[in-house]
Parts: sequence; C-alpha cells; structure tokens
Amino acid sequence: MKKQSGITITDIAKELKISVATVSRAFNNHPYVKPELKKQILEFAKTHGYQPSSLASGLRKGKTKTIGVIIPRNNRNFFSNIISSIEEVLTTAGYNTLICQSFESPEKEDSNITTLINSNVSGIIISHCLGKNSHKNIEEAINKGIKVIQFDRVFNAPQTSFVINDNKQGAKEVVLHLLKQGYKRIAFFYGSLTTNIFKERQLGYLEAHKEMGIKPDTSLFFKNTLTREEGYNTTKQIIDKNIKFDAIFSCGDYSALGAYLYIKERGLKIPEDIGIAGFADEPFTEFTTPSITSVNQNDKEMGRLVAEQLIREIENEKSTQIQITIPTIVKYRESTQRL
Amino acid sequence: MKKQSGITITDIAKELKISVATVSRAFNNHPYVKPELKKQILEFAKTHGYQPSSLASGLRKGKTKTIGVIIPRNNRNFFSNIISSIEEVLTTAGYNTLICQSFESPEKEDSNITTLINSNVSGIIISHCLGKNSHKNIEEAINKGIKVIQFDRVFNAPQTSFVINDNKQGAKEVVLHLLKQGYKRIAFFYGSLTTNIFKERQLGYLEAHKEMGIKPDTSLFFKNTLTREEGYNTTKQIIDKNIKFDAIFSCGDYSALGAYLYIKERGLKIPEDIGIAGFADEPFTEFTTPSITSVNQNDKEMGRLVAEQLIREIENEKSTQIQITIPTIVKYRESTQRL
DNA sequence: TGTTTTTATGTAAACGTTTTCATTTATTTT
DNA sequence: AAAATAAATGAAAACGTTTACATAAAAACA
Repeated sequence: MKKQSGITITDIAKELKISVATVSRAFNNHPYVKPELKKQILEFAKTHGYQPSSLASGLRKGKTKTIGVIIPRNNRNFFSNIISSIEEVLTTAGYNTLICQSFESPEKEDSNITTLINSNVSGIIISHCLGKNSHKNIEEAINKGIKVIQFDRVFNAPQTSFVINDNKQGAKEVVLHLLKQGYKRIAFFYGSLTTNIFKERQLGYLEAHKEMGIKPDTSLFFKNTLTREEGYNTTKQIIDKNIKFDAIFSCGDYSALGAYLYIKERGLKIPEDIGIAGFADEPFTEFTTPSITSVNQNDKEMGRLVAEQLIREIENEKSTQIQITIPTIVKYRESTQRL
Repeated sequence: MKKQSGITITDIAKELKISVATVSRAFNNHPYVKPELKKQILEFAKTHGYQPSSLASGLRKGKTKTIGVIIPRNNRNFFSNIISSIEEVLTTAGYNTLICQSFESPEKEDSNITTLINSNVSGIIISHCLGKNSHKNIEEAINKGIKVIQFDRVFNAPQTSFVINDNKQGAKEVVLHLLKQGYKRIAFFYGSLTTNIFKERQLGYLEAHKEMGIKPDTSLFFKNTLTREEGYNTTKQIIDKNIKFDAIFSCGDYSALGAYLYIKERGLKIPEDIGIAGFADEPFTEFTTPSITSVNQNDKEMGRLVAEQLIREIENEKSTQIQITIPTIVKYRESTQRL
C-alpha cells in the first residue's frame, strides 16, 4: 500500500555531495568522470537499489528504449514464434517490447501506429494487415525519427528495411513438386494480390508451370480468407460445381486443413485423388493422416534478423537500409506423394 | 530525417492565449473548464494533430498506461492465445502491453519484473516460470503501488488476485474417463509439484482413483520437462524397463505427443494397447490418428478475465482481490476410447 | 446591495533525467 | 613558471505533463 518510490539520481548526488550531472554521467559512461568517483557512485547506487527512470530519460532524450511490434494477431503460430524471437533479441539488447495486434484491420493498424508514436518508441517492427494500402502513418513515424522495419507482409513505399521469406521460391518448389507428381490441374487458394506474399506465391505457381511447359488455368485461382472454414467451403464449392482439379496449393495451412477435412469427409483419397499442399508449416501439418506438405518459413530466424537489423539502424547513425530474403524450405509430406 | 516533433500542450496554450493548466484540464475532462473553451481546445488539438506525451504524463503522475505481461514463452499455443486476448482487452481500455518472456528461468523472470518496475508500468500480469520460489521482486512491485495479478501458474503468497484453470477437475475427469474405459495402470507425466498446476492435476488423478476405489500406484508417476523429446524418452524407458502400464496421462500435450510417437513407432496400438491423454488442447491433438484426448483450458477467456480484473484493480481504488477458477473442458478423442 | 459559494482560469512547482555552458582543477607545453 | 590545453565537475535549463495553490469571474444567497 505505502507507495515507496525508489531513490533517484538527486538522492545519490545529495548523499555523495556531488552534482546530479556527474552522477548522470557516471551511469552513461561519460569519459569525464574520475574512475574512483564513478566507482563510488555505482557502488552507492547498487547498495541502495537505484533504478533509473526510463520515463524521465525518455522524456528528456525524446527517445525510449522501447520498440513497438505490430502484427495481425499473436495467436497464429507464425507470428507468435516471431514475437518470441524478437522479444528475446530486444531484451538482450536492453529494449522493451510493446506489442499490438491489428486483427487484420487497417484502422486498428493505424491507431496502433499512432499509439506507438506517442509512446515515443524508438523503433517499430511491423507486418501489415491484409488490405492495407495507405502508409501515411508510417511516414509520419519515420518523419519523427522513429526507425521502422517491415517483415513478411511489406510495402515497397515508404523506403524501409525489410525481411521477407522467399515466397516465390517456396511456392515454385511446391508446385513444381506437385506437377512432377503428375498433378495437372492445381487449384490455388490465395488472399488479396495487393499483399506481397500472395502475389509472390502466385508468381511461384506460374513460374513452376512455365518451367514444366504447362499452361496454367487461372480459373483455378480462388481468392478467400484462408481460414479453415473458407478452405472447407471453397473446396466444397469446387467439387460441387464439378470443376476439374486434382490438387490444391493453399497459401495458408488452415485453409489447406479445411480442404483436407472436406476431401476426407467426401470420401476422396489424399494424395491419390487429390494432392494438398499448404504454406507456413503449422505444427499440425506434420500429424494429420496423411501429413500435409507445407512450406516452412524459419520464423525464429526471421524474428532474429528483423530485430537485429532494427537495433543496428537505431544505434548506428550511418547504417544503411537493407532487404533480406530468407530461404523457405519445403517440407515434403504424404499429402502430395502419389508416385 | 527531419525530426519533426509534434505540438505540445504549451503550443496550444500559447496559440489560444490561455494557460497550459486549462488545456491539460480540457484533455482530462476536468469539470472546471467552460464547455465552449473546451470545445475550442479539443478542436484545435485535433486539427493540429496534437498527441499527448505519455512519457511526460507518466513521469509526472508516477504511473503510465502500460501493463507488463510476463510469461514463460510466447511460442506456446496456450500462452500466445492468452497474450492475444490480453492485448485485445488492454488496448481497448487504453493501455499498452509490454511483453516479457522468462523462458522458464527464475533469474530472467526476476529481471523482467525489475525492468517492468522501472518502466513505471501500472500493472503486471504474470504466469511464473517453473521452479520459481522467491517472490521478493513481486512484493517490491506491490510496495511501489503496482497492481499485480497472476494466472495459470500462481503462488499463494504474496496476496494478489489470480485466475486459474480448474486443473484438478479437468485431470480428475480425464482419469475417471480412462478408468471407466478399463485402463487400470495409468502412468502420470508431470512437472515439479511445487508448481500449482501439476500439484492440482495430480490431486485430480488421485481423486479419480479414490472415487473408483482403485489404489493408485505412485511408481507410475514420472516427473519430466513435458517436452516432446522427454515424452518420447520417458515412454521408451517405461516400456524398456517392462513397467506394467496401459495408459498415459500427461500434464502437457507435447509430451503426450512424444509418447504417441514412440508407441506408434514401437508398433503398439492406441487406444487398444495403450490409452493417451494430454493437457492443453494444442491444435495438433485434434488431427493425429488417433486424435488425442486432452483438456481444454479456454485460453481466450482466461486472458480476458485476467486483463479485466487487473484494470478493475487499477482504476477502482477500492476493488477487492479475487480468485477466479475457470472450468476446464475435456475433449474426449480417439486415443482413449477403447470400448 | 453586499457576502458567500461555486465555477473557471492562471501561476508555478514538480516528476527524474540529460546536456549545454560555465567553471574549476589537473596536466601538458613553452 | 606562466600559458595553454585537457580533464573533471557544477549550475541550470529543458523535456511535456499534472496539480496544489492562488486568484478571478460568475452564480447563488442573504
């Protein structure tokens, strides 16, 4: 109950009969403070449990040791892994991690950015929600001196560093694999093509066909929200409408799962009748029967790289912006092996 | 590049030829500010994009609109769901969410608490790491006026509100179910009994046996870290040592998965030869073959309740501490149905 | 009417740092 | 030894709020 607030730099100064300036300098490793005195200050601070006020320091410097992270949602394996990895790197480097979810809403994403700006974060890590097309707020953040870095779902403007997966390559490999397994008409489940990841995966799909000399049929492209339900429904519709297809490549594992469930329910055989491949390598894909082929994105590595690069840009005034592409790894599983 | 910092309360005051005090009052809905003037201030603020500095306000008030959340790790389905739900409630209520992972290390948990304290959070939500036994830091936080609330893995001291699952009930129901299915010797995989959740689940195990008039054999209790690997290894050891058992109830799904994998590898039948049940209802349990019986903990609800209660305690000076127990729901699946 | 109460505004200190500028002390140079 | 330079410290302003206290204006009361 008794709100005992800790000791401050002023208390130390008074006690040691020196000025607050020197005490401050001691903590900030300023060169001009006599070693003996510095030692004395640090010791005193330690025994009296001094903790600097990040608020005061943040207010004065106009910058805090806090980074904001904006993701669509934390209850997706991919994103929670990334957050986990980002947080680990950031705390090690002495930063706090503020998280915000956009829940795939552009308005929420905007208000998240505003919140972060006025919390004086020194950096923002962001993976955009679907359907985001304005980046006014991000530019505002950048203008205020906040370093921004994007990952996974990124824009080309405004110019920031970003870390993405090699979506095209992963998709291409999977589709190539499907074609080589003799599947001829591969349905493609994707989200909006204004989002880079879907656009790139579609390119992979197309390139694979080109490489195999097979003309892709765009009537097999189905845009949906990539949830389990929509995967199920889309598959049902395709089959009900008697559309000819013999495989599905879904840009998300949950919609692949929906497809898997409907196909089994319908009594069709995977991979014999229909092949299925997903994207993201969610844990469950390994344990379905048959297990589901998917594309692993190396979440942990992505989180690490994105956090490290952001810190670099914050701490080295002259660090340059970079774009990193992380290779994707196809996990070949039973759902696509019919030879 | 040009770091254009936003306008402040002082700018507004100057422009409108009034004092900063009134401007401040206008934003804080202080009763004593003339409606017309207030309207004018708010309008001016809006058109000029004024954003209050949470640092300045936090420094002055000794309190921020930030809540710290400490969990063992974010890349566990249970915790990432909870975080997701907590963050949703907190932002809606105007709070920021700072997350920290202890990675099951007591030292890291302690340093997380320290960090949060000196970030002037107004509340801490925590689920302890395994093997934590000191709560000195938590007490320190409480003494500084920070509201603390625990969930899932909790201590009884110091006194705080907490939200837990009905671990005993869930465990009891599962074990009862196993016994009724004719399993007689149920191996029990658990973590340290100093952690409430394992203690309670063990109680459930024992009560179920008592209720069925079966004497439990404590030589079937196996303490491990509940990872997939340890689940696999423990199961292997039990079988290799020829210990008689016909079912496994694991306090974690991943160790249940390890058991499942080894048993299948060994060519034994689930549920005929050996029954398996886990705890946490991880997504994959639904999709293994056979699917794995597990105990659902209603993560989303837990996150919501814990966040709401914390806010209540922060905002209502006279709110009382409470303990909430959320019912668990057993998901009966194929791995335990042998009748 | 004058007096009291209520409402509305202003003044200035405070929160705990960092940092510019000034000053003192120590060291080096001539 | 004096002069010039470097190292070490201090004084005080600044960051952007909130709030206790003082005061002014308006409303209510007598």
